[in-house]
Amino acid sequence: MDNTARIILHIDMNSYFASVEQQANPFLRGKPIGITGKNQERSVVATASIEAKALGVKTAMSTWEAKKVCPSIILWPGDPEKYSDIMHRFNAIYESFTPNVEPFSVDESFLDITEEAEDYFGATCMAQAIRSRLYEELGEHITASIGIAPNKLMAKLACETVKPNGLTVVRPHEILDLLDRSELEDLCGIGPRIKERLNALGIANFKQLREFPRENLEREFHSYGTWLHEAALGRVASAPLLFKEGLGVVTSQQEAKSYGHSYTLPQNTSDPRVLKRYLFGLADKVGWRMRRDGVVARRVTAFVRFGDPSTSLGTGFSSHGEQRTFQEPTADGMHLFQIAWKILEPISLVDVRLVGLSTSILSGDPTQPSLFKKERNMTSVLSALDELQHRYGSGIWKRGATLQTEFKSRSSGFHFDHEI
DNA sequence: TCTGGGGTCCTAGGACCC
DNA sequence: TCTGGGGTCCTAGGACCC
Repeated sequence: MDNTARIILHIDMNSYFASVEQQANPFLRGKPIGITGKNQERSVVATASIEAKALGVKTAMSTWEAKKVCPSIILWPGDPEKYSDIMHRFNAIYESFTPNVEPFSVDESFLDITEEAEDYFGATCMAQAIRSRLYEELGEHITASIGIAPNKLMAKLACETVKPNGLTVVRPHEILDLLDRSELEDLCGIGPRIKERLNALGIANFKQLREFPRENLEREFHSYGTWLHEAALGRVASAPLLFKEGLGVVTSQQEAKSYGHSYTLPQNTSDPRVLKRYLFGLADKVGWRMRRDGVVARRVTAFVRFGDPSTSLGTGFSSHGEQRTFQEPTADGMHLFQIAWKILEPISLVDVRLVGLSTSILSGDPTQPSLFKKERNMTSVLSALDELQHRYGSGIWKRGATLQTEFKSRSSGFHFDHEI
């Protein structure tokens, strides 16, 4: 199939996290709500309901600011596992229409319906049918916006113009018009920094971007300049960043390239014991997900964010992170923690706000039993705990060392406060 | 009293090997 | 004895997405 003749759907759930909670809880329906992280006082609004958006609440606004803008807002802690489960349900619905489904994020997917729809009229009918199925199977409060265009980038941009709960079609000859009605930063791939640098070159819209000499763009942005030039023409033949495969959708299951968790502490701390405890908890969560997926890692990155009110000057928190690469891959929370702590320990851990850990350079776990008896026993304990976690959900067990209790140093098995 | 938490990809310099 | 180039790995940092 010729790439220029494709028909791509981009489906984006409206105020997704908030809609899921409103569907599940009638009390929240019709009200301004904001889905947040765990420590609400130090969190941001991950998703605002349609009602909250109407009252001025924006995504990524701090909860403090959201309450100021909208005193009646109901802040509600998010449940990422639930949102991920429901994502699988709506992707299953899409797959009943076409096998060519590419999940893009927890609430967005691309569908290539070139074969199934035949033309844009057929595509519009299919989009309506998909929305009916979503309504039937997920409920009336979880709605979607749909953009239809000849490639993924333009389908996504088209979708942005009809939020919430809209449907729009952009045919090949309408692409330049769509771009010229859009702002630079509406395009997926142009963020605040790129926009700023384009503005500095005298480029304020897509018409100017299109007419700017390609070589000059490439001198400034390297390969990204090529992409910007193509994007301004409505083409994405060789996109370096988000649309690596160009125009078509990628149906093969994308394997994760990294696993990470981070946590903003309830209060800033300079106490290494507190940081160790949280870091160990994060390492266990990461390790569990890796073992669940049957992968091991050869790199660990550990990072902290500092509270530093005196140096931030309103421009953000400073942070520090380092990585270590090693030869023996692992998915054991204890190992991950030990490596991460070796990274963080030498740093001056004063007034720390957030601690985080991630793993990368992943490969399949050969699941060969260890030669060493002690390690082999530990593997079987981990397997048993993993089985518990799989059956009863994350959080069913925790290491004694991660609990804030005076007995922690006596908990058997893990001599946490001693040499590691 | 004030910014979460999960990811992806690209660039560039240094070390090291052939 | 001097010097070049290619390839890979490692680390740090920056930009983007939701």
